[in-house]
Amino acid sequence: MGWTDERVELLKKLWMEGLSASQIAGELGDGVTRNAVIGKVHRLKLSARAKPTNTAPRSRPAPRPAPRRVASPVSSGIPSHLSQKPRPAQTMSRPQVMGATALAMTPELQTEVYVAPQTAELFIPEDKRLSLLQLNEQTCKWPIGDPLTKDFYFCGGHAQESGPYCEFHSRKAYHQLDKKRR
DNA sequence: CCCTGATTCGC
DNA sequence: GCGAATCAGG
Repeated sequence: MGWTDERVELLKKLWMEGLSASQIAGELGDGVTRNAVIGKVHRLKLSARAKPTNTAPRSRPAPRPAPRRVASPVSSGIPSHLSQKPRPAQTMSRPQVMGATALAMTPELQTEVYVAPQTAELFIPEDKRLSLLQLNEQTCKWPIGDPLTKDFYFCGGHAQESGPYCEFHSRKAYHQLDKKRR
């Protein structure tokens, strides 16, 4: 669907109200992506939507090495397990709250049987712990304990396809790297 | 990882 | 004009 006057007006309204591009895309629905919204916003010259003071000098982006895209229709010899995940077109679930994120705790957890999530997830039963030699492609290689003592072992959980760690430790490692990067 | 807006350029 | 891909940042 194209940009009808109606849709453009709704776009303007929501944009000026401060909604994010993806939120607006969700409101417009019908296959509209956040990129489409942002692109339209720029063409409408609506970019600046709240600048009380001063004009932040848009930093010129570094010279771009011509991205170039458009995949050739010819079959790429890429193995299926390396190809991209097919995204369900326009299934944008956006349950996140942006302003204030309130922690919704269930009553049960609040009252009695509450166990700290971290402790619970980090604990690995003895019979699941692995020594170095027990590791293989499918075992989480997250080290635990002091390598110099014998209570050193590896997580041993089921490793993800995307990395050497289980889901829990993979996320942990990535978050750390992301923050230290740049 | 999730997300945000900004930009470029083939279409 | 459109918007995917990309960049840059939170």
